[in-house]
Formats: sequence, C-alpha cells, structure tokens
Amino acid sequence: MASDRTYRLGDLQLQIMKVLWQVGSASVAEVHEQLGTERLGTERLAYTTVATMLRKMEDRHLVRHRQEQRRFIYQAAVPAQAVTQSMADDLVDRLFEGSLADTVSHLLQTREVGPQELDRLERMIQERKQH
Amino acid sequence: MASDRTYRLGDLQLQIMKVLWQVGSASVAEVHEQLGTERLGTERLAYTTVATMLRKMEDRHLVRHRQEQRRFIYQAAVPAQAVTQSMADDLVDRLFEGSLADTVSHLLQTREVGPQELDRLERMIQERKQH
DNA sequence: TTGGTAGTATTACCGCGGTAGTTTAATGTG
DNA sequence: CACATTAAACTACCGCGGTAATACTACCAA
Repeated sequence: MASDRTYRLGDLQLQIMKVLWQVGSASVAEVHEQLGTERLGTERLAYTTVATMLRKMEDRHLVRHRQEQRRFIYQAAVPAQAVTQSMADDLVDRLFEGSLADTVSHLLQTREVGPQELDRLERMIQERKQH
Repeated sequence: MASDRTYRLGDLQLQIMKVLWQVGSASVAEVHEQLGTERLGTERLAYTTVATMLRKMEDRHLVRHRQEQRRFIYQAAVPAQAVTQSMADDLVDRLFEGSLADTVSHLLQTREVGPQELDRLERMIQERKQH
C-alpha cells in the first residue's frame, strides 16, 4: 500500500470529499450545489470558496480534476475507506491510547443508544468472534 | 450545564490536558518535564513552547493558573469527560453522521481486535442492555 | 460584433495550532 | 554586591483550514 497517509480533514474538506465519493465526479458548480443542500444551518458558501478549497485539496492530493470544455471535473483521489479509517484511528489513538474497547465503552456510556442499536452491536461482535 | 462547548484540541493541547488531568496541577516546568517523557518519537519541546501554549490555552479557558512565588501553577479548567466526549461525538457526527453503530462497525472491521477485547465489548453491551 | 455569462486564476485575510527566540524581571548564590 | 539562574512576557513565524473578492478569459447570444 503505497501512500497510507494520515488524513485529518477539516469540516469543509470532509463534506466535499463526501460529495465526491457519492457522485463520483462533479464540476465545481455541482459540488457547490450539493453542499448548499447538505450544509444545513450554515450560510451558503460562495462559489469561489468551493473552487478555492478544491484547488487546495488537489495540491494535497485529496482530489484530482480533468477538464471538460471550460469546466473542471473533480473526483476523489483517495478512497473513503482510507480517510475514514485514518481519522477514526487517529482519534482512538489520541483520546483512548489506541484502545478500541475504551473507545466503545466511552461511546456507550455517553450517548443515547436504542435497543435495536444494541442488538445490532451485539450481532456485530458475535460475527467478529467467528472471524 | 452552563458551557458544554465543543472542543477540538490539537495534539499538543490534548497532551497538556492529559498531564494536568493526571497530576491535578503543575508548573510549566513540570508539564514540560512530563511531556518530555510522554512524547516518544518526537523532539523535546522548548520550555517556552509549553509556556506559550499554556498561555494560549488559558485564553481559551481550557486551563487556569494561580501564582506561587514566581511560578505559575496551572490546572485544567475543563473536565476530561467534557473534552473526550465532545471530541468523540464530533468525530462520530462528522464521519458517521452520528451513528454509534456505524462507528463501532467501522472500528471492528478495520482494526485488530483480540478475543479478550471482544469479550469485554460483549460484556459492556450486555450491561448496557439492562440499563 | 459586442456584451453578458460562466468559469478559472490570483490574491488576500483571519484564526489557530505549533514552535521558539529574545527580552525583562525576580531570585538565589558565591 | 555581582553574577547566574529561573521564570514570565513579548514577539515572531509557519502552515493550514476556511472564506471570499477581484481579475481575467473564453464562450454564447442578441
């Protein structure tokens, strides 16, 4: 695995990545559009904000683009899996010294958990047991 | 609960908080000392780096200090619980749209989990079931 | 052909985490 | 008392996420 880097994305960057992961590839306008519908509770971003961020993200090899006529079509350059895992691992390391059990324990104790969610968790663990 | 803010601490800040949570209160020199033994793999920080960061953290009400003779004695101004929960929740929200089950699922699938850890997880869920 | 429009490029600014050098002030020591 | 040590104050700088205005340019339509 060539570049299993450590990712630590900001809010906007992560939201942009999620859009790209979902739609595959999109123009700046399309990303901007998507963000507008997704970012509830926040002011609509300026078009150039999204464009600028995409360019910065390309510098850091998070996305790449091809050109179609005048438009840039962006797509993710790193898989969701890699980013999600990296960020999750990072937090587990930082907060719980790498202990998964401590992490889950904390989550269970501090969050509302419905019974059906508990069932699902239980099943996941069973499954994992007979790896 | 008056100020249940959202915390997003950087590496150094979190490490400093951990020291303070552990020892209760400490002078700059003591924090610096502790960090030196804790931060493996990293160059020893300058004394002033720690002092500066502590001052910045006090501005943001993460720590406070009292004076003893010439020295500043710092202590945490926010409980570990609040910070840990806030940061964990933040990640669950950002990466997994708030779903605890999705979070745990991801963690289980991407990390090494020993059998004793699985047992512990299982017990935790059982316990949580009879709330 | 010319003016609007759609896009990109350029530039700028703020806040903050992180890192540290330099300066100043107090205190201890020979 | 003079000098060294200790500690805080001040200043500075970098990178980066986030945000956006402005400038430039190609293209389309009346």
